[in-house]
Amino acid sequence: MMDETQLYNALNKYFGFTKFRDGQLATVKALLTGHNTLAVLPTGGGKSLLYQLPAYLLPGAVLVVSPLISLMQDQVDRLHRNGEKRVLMLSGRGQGPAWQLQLRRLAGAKFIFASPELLANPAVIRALQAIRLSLLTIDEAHCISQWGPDFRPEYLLLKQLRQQLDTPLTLLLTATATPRVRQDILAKVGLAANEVTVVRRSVNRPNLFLAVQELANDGDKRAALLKLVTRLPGAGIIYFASRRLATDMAEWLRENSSLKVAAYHAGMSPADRFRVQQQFMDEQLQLVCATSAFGMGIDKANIRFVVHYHLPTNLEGYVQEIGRAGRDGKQSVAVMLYCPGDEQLARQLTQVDFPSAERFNRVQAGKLPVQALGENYELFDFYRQHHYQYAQLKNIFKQRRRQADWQLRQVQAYLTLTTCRRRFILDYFGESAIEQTHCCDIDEPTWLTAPLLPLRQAVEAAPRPVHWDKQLRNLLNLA
DNA sequence: CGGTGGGACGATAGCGTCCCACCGGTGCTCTATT
Repeated sequence: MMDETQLYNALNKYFGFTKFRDGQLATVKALLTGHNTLAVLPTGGGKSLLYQLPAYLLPGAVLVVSPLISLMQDQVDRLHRNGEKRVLMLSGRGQGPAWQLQLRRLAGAKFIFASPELLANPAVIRALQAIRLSLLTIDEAHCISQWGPDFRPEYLLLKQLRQQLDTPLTLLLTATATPRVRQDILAKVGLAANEVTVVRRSVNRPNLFLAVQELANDGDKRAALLKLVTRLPGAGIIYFASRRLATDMAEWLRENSSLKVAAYHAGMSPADRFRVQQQFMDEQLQLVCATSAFGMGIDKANIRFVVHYHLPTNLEGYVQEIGRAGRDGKQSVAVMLYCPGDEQLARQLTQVDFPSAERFNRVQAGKLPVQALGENYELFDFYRQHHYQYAQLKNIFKQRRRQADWQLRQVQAYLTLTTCRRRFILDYFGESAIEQTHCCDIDEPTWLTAPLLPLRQAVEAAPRPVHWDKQLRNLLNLA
């Protein structure tokens, strides 16, 4: 085992840093002494170093499992920029002969990136069995617990994969996980609690002010949103639970303010999505009206506020979404807008995934086609292919329904709190309360009128709205 | 799942009832042919 001095030397040699950030040293030490590790560390805390430094100090390759191609691409680019050439990204875009070539190149790779879906491919598994693997890293590990059972079932095969790869040393990375989710991640990877070292830092973001505004109806909610985004300075994200509304509201905000606004959701072309993300990063856009598709991998330091126009379906997701504000450590705000009836949409979204027992029985009896199980019948097919019986399946779906229901009730409880919101969230994540200033609207109800943040108008020289038609008419000398 | 909006129909003038279609988020894959 190397001592700390050697670790600092390695840190300097491979990354040019002289200090570890909070949680990094503990994680790397645990791994290098052969302990499987679950690292729950805030985003922006330098998570890639947690597998990259061990990769350089261990003999074999590191396999990184990632939920999004864009995240993998990002990591690959960074490694390349750092001068590392032994990087291989296995992705479905390789075709025919290129595939075989990629698999043959595995032996020369230090860093291998792949999606869970690809890692379910027998040819890929065989190729991985043939090389020396020193570390299995699962990035955004909460996806195993949440996306896996919901719509990406191949996540549930990672447990099997780990066995097939002869149980390599394993690193699980995530930014937010409740005690329940942490337990579930381990169970789904097939690790017992005593086989894992947990390195965990608080999810609390002291510079993030928490607020809820209850409005009587949708018109009032729009007005409240407009007031918020024209007052709060800097860049912001507004989350919606529907693509159509995200698009419509982006247009409405453009018409009713001088702000630069764009929509973002998974129904847009990859090119448009990329462009919006880039423009937001480059300060060419002030607001993004987005669905939950926007966020993972967005590493913009100076987002000043996150507004939820609709309820999130659970607080895990909420904390991740608001955690995108204030990465630079400066005062930022998270506001949830609510009007009666809003919980309907959230409830519907969670329930489509998990058909009721009654519906299930009708499908089983052949009275309804498999497709009647919803958009999600692919999930159903997956379970069937993996020899699950109807009874087991019904049970899995029933449990997930109950869990989703409970999670939404916690969101509703958060909305209607009369006690500190931060305390509620920290309690949800299994942490104890923290006393701090600029905490939430319960302690500081005047936050918007006695502003917590400088007003947008005071910060930005208000750009005049451009009326192209008028300018054009002037130019052409038309009346 | 469960709510909403529109069209058809019926019975007898201004409208009630029923039914059906539609909607609502997150992403991977290498499927085939022109």
